[in-house]
Parts: sequence; structure tokens; C-alpha cells
Amino acid sequence: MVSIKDVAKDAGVSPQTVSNCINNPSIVKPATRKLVEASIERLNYTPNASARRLRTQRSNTIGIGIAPVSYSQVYDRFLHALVTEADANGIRVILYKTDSQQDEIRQFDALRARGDVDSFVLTDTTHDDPRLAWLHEHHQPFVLFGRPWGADDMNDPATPWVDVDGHYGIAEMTQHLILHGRKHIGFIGWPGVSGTGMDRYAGWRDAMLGARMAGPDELEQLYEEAKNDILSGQTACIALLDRRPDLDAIVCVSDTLAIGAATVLPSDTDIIITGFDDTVSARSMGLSSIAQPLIESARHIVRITQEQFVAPAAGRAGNGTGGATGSGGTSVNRKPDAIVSAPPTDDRHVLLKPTLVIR
Amino acid sequence: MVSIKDVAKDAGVSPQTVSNCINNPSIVKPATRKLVEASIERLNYTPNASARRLRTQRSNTIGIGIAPVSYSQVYDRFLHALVTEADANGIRVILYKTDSQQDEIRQFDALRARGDVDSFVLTDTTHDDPRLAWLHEHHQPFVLFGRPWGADDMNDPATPWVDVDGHYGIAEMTQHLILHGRKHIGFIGWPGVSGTGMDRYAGWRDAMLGARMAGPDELEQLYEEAKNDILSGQTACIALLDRRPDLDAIVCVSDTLAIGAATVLPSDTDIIITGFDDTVSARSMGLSSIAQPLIESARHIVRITQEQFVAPAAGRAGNGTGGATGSGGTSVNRKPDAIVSAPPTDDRHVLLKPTLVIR
DNA sequence: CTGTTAGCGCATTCAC
DNA sequence: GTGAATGCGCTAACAG
Repeated sequence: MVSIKDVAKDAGVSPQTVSNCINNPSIVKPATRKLVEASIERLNYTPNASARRLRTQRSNTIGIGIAPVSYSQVYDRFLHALVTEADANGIRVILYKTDSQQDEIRQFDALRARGDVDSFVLTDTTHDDPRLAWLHEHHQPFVLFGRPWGADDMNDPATPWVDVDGHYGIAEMTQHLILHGRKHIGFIGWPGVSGTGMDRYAGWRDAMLGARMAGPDELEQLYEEAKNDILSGQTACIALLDRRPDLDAIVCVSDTLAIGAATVLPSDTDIIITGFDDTVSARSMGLSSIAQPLIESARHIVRITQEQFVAPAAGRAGNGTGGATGSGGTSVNRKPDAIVSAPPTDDRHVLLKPTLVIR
Repeated sequence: MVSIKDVAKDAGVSPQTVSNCINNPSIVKPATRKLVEASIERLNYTPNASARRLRTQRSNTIGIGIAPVSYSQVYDRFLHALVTEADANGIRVILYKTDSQQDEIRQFDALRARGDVDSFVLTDTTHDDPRLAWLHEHHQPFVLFGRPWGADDMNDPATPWVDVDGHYGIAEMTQHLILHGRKHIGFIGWPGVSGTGMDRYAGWRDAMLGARMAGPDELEQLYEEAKNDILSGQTACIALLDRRPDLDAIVCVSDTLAIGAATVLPSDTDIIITGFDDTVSARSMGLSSIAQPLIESARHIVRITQEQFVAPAAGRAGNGTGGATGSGGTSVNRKPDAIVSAPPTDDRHVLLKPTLVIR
């Protein structure tokens, strides 16, 4: 392994100057800098991460959990987006298992104690989530992907989150259908009190009521619940059509349910089925769907993570001289205000708009 | 952060003794050991990973890639299994992006140079895979999940792999159907020369020929190709039934295709559809499927990874005193011979048997 | 602007 | 069996 000393020797400078070239290039004379950079290139030098971490007491690593069975169809795409954005900022992503919320807390504790991570990304937050309590208690930085439904601290700066506006997405889709002449639009949603599910349901409800396509009493007829699997989608669709044979469109809370619904439609039907998440399956079936801005979400998550260290609780941080992206990495000059496309726009709570994919 | 010195002070011993208690407990007197362990417990001490890595020049970390779009429906389950097995052995898992094979090589290079990773886990190996060439050239340890199809080094100890026997799984499923009276069994496979796809196809073919359920000439009629999405599964199923209305079962190379096939069957049909991977969707649809032993796969991958460092190219290593699993972690005393359930049984090439899930 | 000194936390020599 | 040194590779203080 080639170390900073080798580079120093090769360039005829001190190790310190090499370090400066990497971490604080502006303070070193351009001439010597060129020299050093040439040596770095020639020797193919890369700073040792462990040594740097030991010295700086920062891991430049974020941890994210993986459950035994995936939360959703988009989780792997989200992981890819997160890793991509992290990589562009010189940050690594460590994976840990989450067999349960308690298990996840144990992982927090271990990773934290070993100094393996700076911050965590949590998904699937629940009411009174014990993980949040633990993280707060231990002053452990984190960012939620998904809002802390049911928690009081939705706007607490100490509970940063990034989420996609399901209400908006479903409402837009419903309005799109209305605009294209659909008059009787059903909805297949998830049972229970999942915040995400209720939010999406409300999108359909509000769009329907807003366009006066149904009275409050009629909504119930147009609504069916289903567990998130294909068979349940089929069953729900059949039940819905049985009750309301006049339906000309069904908005589904997920692509999985949409596929279930679509596969039990009579072959000569005109009924439109729509889903959520724009999965490969929906695409192949020609179903309209709603795409989450995963890359943008990941970008905000990484940004917030970074900011937690430069400015523990305040607003934006100047781009300053602190950037330590040794190699690669796109520019970090971002204008969050231009990215955040919906209210809550304080920079620790970001609600992003999904986009309709009409097929 | 509590360090080894704090523990030493608390226990009234030298830092060295504390280190020994952790890494080489046998050489320290039981009495003092108890003392130290009590202090460790009391102070909730955990060794700093970066410091240890810097000292030992081992990261105890394996890297695994995540593609923009998932290789398969089981990838996240595999990730969970891998993380679980790694965790049980005191190993962490780092995630990196793989937008292409070339991109993955860049990641190898970066992670390796920074000392972030000891070993890599690769999936989706292709013919003349440039990643393998790079890894070999740089003497970078790795393990494949999936065989190196088309490569000459299938049995090369320097190219360790763990895979699931698709041929066996599909053949077993086909035989199961035959045993239960099915006489005309079709197959929907993937197009192209994917090693995995051809292996599974061969399983069906060999089972059919072996049971004399079809002559070599008839096989072609019973076979249809489809891209791995639901619509293609539907189309293929229709084409197959159109050509051979007498079919009473269709074996599919994946659950996705099986779901496509199942959703276009007439409602009064008796035709059995089977899939591969035992996904939630297949389960919900009541389809028989073939489950990969992901945990066992992950276990072997982790084991091989470990062995690459204790015994670079030879056989088994004694359990010795080298184990450095500070916390948690189940026993590492395994008998691979009892686990490996199919030939290639040299311990660097493991072919595992999947299990039928009959519904 | 550059070089020297020191130490992050740990594990591996060696003395004792 | 235990304690005292040394250095892994790097960067944050200083001194020049």
C-alpha cells in the first residue's frame, strides 16, 4: 500500500504538504501542488480510510437497514440512489440488518460504539417509534426516509426527514383521470392506519370531492382495502366491480395491487387501472403509475446528513473550505430551494413531488 | 468515546491486558480477565473499528454491489441474509453502486485503495467477465454468488463461488408434476444465453426426457421464451396454450413469468403453473415455486471470505485462536461437509440445492 | 507557504 | 502472565 509518505518522498515535499493538497488545496502554492498531484497520480495514491477516520473521528459513512422482507418494491432502487449520491460526496454506505425495531436499535448501538457510522437512514417509521427515542436519547444523527407519522415532532429540527408526497401524487393521478373523462373512479388502498396508506387514500378522496365526482357518502362504495399482494388486488378489484359495475377507472395505492386489479379485468374492458411506484411490472403491463423521485430523495438525505456535522442545528453552511472529497464526486454546490418542490421547505424537512407516468 | 485506556484504568491493569482479553483471552489469567470483562461491561466499551483496522490492516468488511435496477426479486432478501451472516461473524457489509461492469471495477479500485474492504461479493457474472480479470490481476479476494458461466475457471480455486442448483430445482419440480399425473408439461424460459437460464431450462428438458414424457423433437413445441416481466409471461403462456391446448402444467423459469402465465389462464382451468424464487407474489397467488437457500448461500460466502485470509489458497483452517469476534456472533464451528448438499464439494465451490415449495 | 511534532485507538513486538 | 514501548496512516497544531 502506498502511503502519504511515499508520495511526499516522490514529490520531494513533506507528508504534511501532501495532506494539505488533498484536504486544503487552497493553502498550498500552485507549483508544489501540481508537483504533488503528479506524484499522487503516478503512484496511484489513495488516502487510507481507516487512518483518516481514526484521526478525524468521523467515519464519513452512513448506515441503512435491510429488512428480512423488503418494505417495498422500490427499496433496492432507493438503495442504489442513496449509494450513488453518497458516493458523489465521498461517503460510504454500510448495510445492517433490521429484523425488528429492537434489533435495529442494537445495530445502532454497535455501529455507533465502534465508530463505524456517522449517521443513520431510517425507513418505515411507526407511531411512537422506539428507534427515534433511542436516537434522540443518544444524540445520534439520523435522517428519516418517510415522515414520522403520528409523531409530534414532524417539524422538529432534531427529526429530519425526506419524503415523497403521496397525497399529491394520487390526487394528480385522479385529476388526470377526471380530466380525461373518467367519471366513476374507485380506489384500492391498504388496510390499517399506515401513514403512507392514509395519505395516499386522502389524495384520491380529496381529488374526488374537490371535483365533485362523488359525495362523501358515495366514497365508501368506491373504496376497497387489500393487503399488498397480487391476489388481494384481484379480489378487491372484483369486489369493487361487483358493487359498482359502472366504474371506469381504479386508482391503486401500489403497483402490486394495480397488477392484481388489471389481471382480473375482462379482456374487452375500458377500465383504467393505475398504480404507484412505477415498477418494472407496471411498465410491462402498460399501467400508468406514479414515480417517486428517489435520486432527489437520496440527494437530500445525504445533504442533511452532511449538514448535521458542519452545522449541528442551524441552517445552511457555506461551501467554505471544508469539503474533503478526495477523488471523484460531482460538485456539491446545490441550491436546495430549487430542488425542494413542496412545502415544508425548511431544509431539514423535505417533501418531494412524485411524477405521473401515463401509459 | 470510551477507549481501551479507560477500561485499563478502571480495571487497574495496563491497556495491553485489556487488548489481550479481547483478542486473545486464553493467555490472560482468569481472575484478571473477569476483572477486565466487568469493566468492559460497566463502561460499555467497544473497540474502535478504525483503530483496529489501521493496526491490523484488515477491514473485516465485505463489499457488495447494488445495480440501478435489481438483478432479481430476491436480491434484497439475499442482502439481508448476507448481512445477517456477516454480522454473526463480526463482519460489516458495505454497499457500492454498479451501474455497469466498468463502473463496478472503478468501485473495486476505490474501495480497495482506501482499505475499506477485504473482499467483494459479485453477482451476475457474465462470459469473459472483465471484473474477474481485474480482481485476479490485482489479487483482490472475492466470492461469486452464482457460477462463472462460460469461464474456464469454474473449478479454479482462485475463483470461489457459491450457487444454487437451478437445474436440480427445475428438474425436481418437473418430476414432482409428473409424479402427480401431469403428462404435458411446458416450459417458459428466458431468451439468450444466460447461464442461469440455460441451466434451469436443462433441468426441465432432462426431467422430461428422463421420464420419457416427450421426445427430443417435441420439446421445442413445449417451450416458449419470454423476457422477465409479467406481460411477457402472459404472452408466452397464451402462445404455448395456443400451440399445445393439451398442456396440463407449465414450469416457469421465474415467479414473474409464472404470475404472467397464471393470470391468463381460463378461470376453470386445471393447469398448474410453477415459478422460481418463492416470492411474496407467487405465494399470494398460490403458485408452487422453488426456494433458494439464501441464508446457507450467505453463510458459505462469508465462510469462504474468512478463509481467504487465514489460508490464502489451501484447504480448511483450524478454528485456532484467531477468531476476533468481539461481541455477539454465533459459534463459528461449522461442518461445511454437512452443509454442502451437492457436488462440487471442494470448499471453495459450493452448489446448494433449492427446495420445492408446493402449493 | 512548508516542515516538524504529536496523537487518534489499537495490537504486536519485546522485557519483566 | 503482565506492563512498557513502537507504529499502522493520517491530520491538526504549531514552528520555521
